[in-house]
Amino acid sequence: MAKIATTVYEQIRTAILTGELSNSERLVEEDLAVSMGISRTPVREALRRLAAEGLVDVSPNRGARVAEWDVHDLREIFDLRSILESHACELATPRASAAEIEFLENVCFEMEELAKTDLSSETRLPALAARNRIFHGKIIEMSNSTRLGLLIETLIHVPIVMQTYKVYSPEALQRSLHHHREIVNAMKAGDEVWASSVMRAHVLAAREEILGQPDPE
Amino acid sequence: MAKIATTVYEQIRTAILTGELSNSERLVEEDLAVSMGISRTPVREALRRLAAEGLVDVSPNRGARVAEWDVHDLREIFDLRSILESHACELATPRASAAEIEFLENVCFEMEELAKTDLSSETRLPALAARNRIFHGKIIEMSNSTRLGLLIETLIHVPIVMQTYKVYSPEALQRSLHHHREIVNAMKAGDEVWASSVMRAHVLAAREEILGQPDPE
DNA sequence: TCAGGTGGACTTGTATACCATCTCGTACGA
DNA sequence: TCGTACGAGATGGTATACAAGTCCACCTGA
Repeated sequence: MAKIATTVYEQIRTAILTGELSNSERLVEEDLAVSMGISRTPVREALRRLAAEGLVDVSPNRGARVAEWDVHDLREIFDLRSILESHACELATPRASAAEIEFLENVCFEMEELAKTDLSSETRLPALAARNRIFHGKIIEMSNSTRLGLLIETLIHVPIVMQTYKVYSPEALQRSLHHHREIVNAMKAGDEVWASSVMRAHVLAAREEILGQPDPE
Repeated sequence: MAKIATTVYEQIRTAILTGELSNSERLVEEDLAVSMGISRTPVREALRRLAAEGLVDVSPNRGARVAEWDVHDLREIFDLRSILESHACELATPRASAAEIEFLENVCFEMEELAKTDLSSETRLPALAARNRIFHGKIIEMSNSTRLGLLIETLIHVPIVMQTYKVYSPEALQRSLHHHREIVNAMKAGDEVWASSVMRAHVLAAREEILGQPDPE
């Protein structure tokens, strides 16, 4: 049997990421357990893991709640992503094989084709978002730094970051796809400064698209 | 009573960090529980928390072991620290108050005095290491980015990183202290580029001091 | 009427018992 | 002699029972 705790973890996680569980909603161990037909023990373990990732807040003897994020949190996340993902580009560029470059080019092509189609956003946006994750994930994998990957992973799982494309204007989407192409071109040229600079711009542009102008503090 | 699980967590954690538990040593839940006179439940929770932080490795049905790190891991950690801590400097510089600058200068002074003394290393090195952590921690706190702090925290707890000064030569120690002074001076001057550059150099110098020349891969 | 205390319901934290699974050794057969 | 299969012992995972802490509402007394 696959570990129940892991299953529970994934269920709650996706429930949070899809917005099924609203912000700061209470997560009572007993309720979750009976609703899934299991005991509290695996639920506890799942909640602890989610707490370690920052997806839920737990107070001693007071239970767990869905964590909430404000604009300041999101700004922090995008800033850090811009630094870490551009570093991943820097590491990946000198290591990139021809096959890996080709893989990235394929993803670019698929996304460009998707962007041209006129499908309803219900099917187009998830497909774009999925390939976007593949693109970024591949570069992180190519960087060959497990810890860098782990750090970025802990930053990504905030809902709004996962669903970036939902709020993109057509122009922003085009710019994003051009960035992807440019990153691959820079990697093909073996220019890690170029590649990492584009990646940094890419993430920072996403930040502004989502958050608007920098908050005056 | 303070949560038993937390107590257990801290005990195991310090045991690992001080080297009391040797590398890849098995951590049997039952043994730990009876040796502390408690049940397995809080031990389990403590081990999961440590696993989430990367201090122990758990394999399904095979138990938990103290995690081990090789040179490549340490290189990754110092590289990431150099990036993240320099970013902390960049954020902290424009926010630094006069009181905070003075606090950092005090820490510098204390470390310089400690370095002059002839105390046995048993008392001098821990005192230096403690103040070093305070210095770096203060700058991270000043950066006002909780997530940045969390990311750095997850990188720090590898024993050898904690005990940096143990392997320092007198020259390296002097250079390290000079770096600290220079960082504070740069922050006082409000020059975040200068400050972050020194911090980056500071961490990378530590990397080379500890790991020697870059591995040829 | 309001302040403070008290009781109870609810929830988390801990202990224990039970079950599933893995590991490793031994014996049997090819 | 080597390989495989079976089984005993140990270990991790799950469920349930119980203890302890928190929060809220109600009640009492000034």
